[in-house]
Amino acid sequence: MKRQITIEEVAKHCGVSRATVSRVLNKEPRVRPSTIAKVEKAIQELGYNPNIHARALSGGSTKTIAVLLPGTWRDYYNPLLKGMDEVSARRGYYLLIRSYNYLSEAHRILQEKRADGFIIRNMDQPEEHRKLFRKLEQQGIPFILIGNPFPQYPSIHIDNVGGARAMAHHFSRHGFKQIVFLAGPETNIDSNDRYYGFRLGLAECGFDPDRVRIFRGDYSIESGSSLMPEILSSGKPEAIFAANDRMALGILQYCRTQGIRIPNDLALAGFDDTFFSQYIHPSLTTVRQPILEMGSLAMEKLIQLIEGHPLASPHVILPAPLIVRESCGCAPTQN
Amino acid sequence: MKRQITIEEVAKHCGVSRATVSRVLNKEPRVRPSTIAKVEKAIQELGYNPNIHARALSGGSTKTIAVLLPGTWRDYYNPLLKGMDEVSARRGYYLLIRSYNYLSEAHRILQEKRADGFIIRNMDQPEEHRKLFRKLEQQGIPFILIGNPFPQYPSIHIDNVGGARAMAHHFSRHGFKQIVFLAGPETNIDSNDRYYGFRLGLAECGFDPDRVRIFRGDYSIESGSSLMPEILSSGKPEAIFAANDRMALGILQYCRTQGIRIPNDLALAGFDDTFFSQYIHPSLTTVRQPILEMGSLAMEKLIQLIEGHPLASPHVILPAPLIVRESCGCAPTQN
DNA sequence: CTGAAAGCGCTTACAG
DNA sequence: CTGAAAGCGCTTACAG
Repeated sequence: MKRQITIEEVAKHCGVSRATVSRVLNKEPRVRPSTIAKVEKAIQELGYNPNIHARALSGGSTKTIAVLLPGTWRDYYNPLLKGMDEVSARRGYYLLIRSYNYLSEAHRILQEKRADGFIIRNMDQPEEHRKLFRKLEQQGIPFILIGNPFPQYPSIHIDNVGGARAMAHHFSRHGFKQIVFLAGPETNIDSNDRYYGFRLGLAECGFDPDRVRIFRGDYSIESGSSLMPEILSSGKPEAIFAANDRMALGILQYCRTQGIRIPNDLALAGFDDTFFSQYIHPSLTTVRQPILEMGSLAMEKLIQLIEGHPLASPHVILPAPLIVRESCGCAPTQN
Repeated sequence: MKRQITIEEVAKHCGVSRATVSRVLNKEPRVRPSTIAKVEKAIQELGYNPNIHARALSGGSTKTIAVLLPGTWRDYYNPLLKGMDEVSARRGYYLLIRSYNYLSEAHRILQEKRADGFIIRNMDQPEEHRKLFRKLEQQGIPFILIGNPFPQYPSIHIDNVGGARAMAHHFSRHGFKQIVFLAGPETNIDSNDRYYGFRLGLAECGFDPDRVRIFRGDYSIESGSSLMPEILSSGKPEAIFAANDRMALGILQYCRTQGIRIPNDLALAGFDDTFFSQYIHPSLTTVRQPILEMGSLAMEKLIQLIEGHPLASPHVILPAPLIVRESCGCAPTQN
């Protein structure tokens, strides 16, 4: 068990006090340049790194960001974490992640003083979340929401309405009349926004949105497949817009087993542009969520808050572009 | 900024000393049961959580595990992290993850005393890794490797040889004679082990392994597609075994554009059983990596080490079962 | 611009 | 079985 190099040794090594080393470490303004140089040299030579716990205990920062990801691990956590990892590493922060039991764990992380700030992918249980947010606010710990925005707290989300609206315009150019919207869970704000945007876009093109038939899945691949008999028996649709790519994939699977050709017999579109969407056959027309960018932006905004700079615009809405591929009946294109 | 409840207040609340509260907290043996009850009641009532930094600074544990994931974020990090998250949460540990610049960051995490132990997904750069391992060893910080094993350090990996061997047996049952193995990067131990196991299995079935033609990709989807012209022009194969599913997917994409029907004109198999493998068409025959289990096992073993219990078997090899689907020419089956 | 000293909230020998 | 006290390695008023 090798002993750690401490601030004391650095101080001795270059003939200053611990206080001065600490000031250099924290880039405080009132230190003489020559002293800074001396101290930095000693830090280099000794290979010193401050003990994070001593720093945190005496009122300094932990240089740790807690990331809370609800429920099941989803595919998109991957690019989301990648974005956060890169930005945090470059800014000298570490990532503490938790998914399992994330709400109660959040309280513990807070009490144990483990993080300088939180990034929270919030979904259901708005009341439980609100409690947490209030507590964070009281303790002066900054946080950023990803997903469902609360008007009073900073957030990053995507333009669900705009993306679905663009899909409606695209459907309209195809001239589809018999249209089905396959929604996600009833309480899911994303799904509701997509439905809203879809209707909006259709109306703009002179199509009565009430003619869209709506069915409700649960975002799973399974629910896409299993709802198909019901959807088909309600009248043959020309086109289905699923509120996410997974359900669209389920539909595709079902159609394959039934000999229904996509896009010839039925046009199909999803939402998300998940990893697999460009690789399935036919490739899926969808709306892209810029997940990685959400991750890096959330991290950047949070660090900005932690370091004392207020946000110019507390709510960032990222564009969600339409990605046209084969499943809607358009010609195959590259990516 | 609400003040934190400290051990002092808990001690006062139930009329004992800080030392005693600390002992209850750390489940030390020599405390009277009635005292334990009293202290625990106080902890409950006050909603006390120990300040992790004070604990760590005074020689206690950080209850944090550092997870190092090399290079690019891969699909399988998702189930891997899920497994780690669940186990660590249940055992009261937190996860510090880092991918970007993970080797130098590892040294910093160590110096800053951020973690009680490390889980390292090691791949290339064995010498750089060895340095890190030695340093960890010197400081008495336990760690577990996932992937390439070093004989002297505990590790979790999968039975690449056995999985590929089972695939060879399956190919042999199909009676394939013109066989191609599409390898991964030259330095990749997984790929080499799979090649070794494949040859072994073929030999066991009386097929001369030297008749297998080998090509080398880089594990990317792209490399699967782009190598196909070369593979095909070298003599028409009956079956291709790709060292991972992504390259198999690339092959599939290429064949689709060229009108080569899988499995009718060409049989195909991969390795990994990634998320998409069961959903592409035809569904992919492959070997499953039990990733989630690797994550949870690694975490369990590491916590065991941290808490002072030596491992009975330092090297765990998880089985990698053959998953037969459509792409090899077998009848479609459920998952 | 710099130093001496108090203090952050725990754990852990040392006594008893 | 329990307590008084030292100490972990930093930061931060307070002086100068």
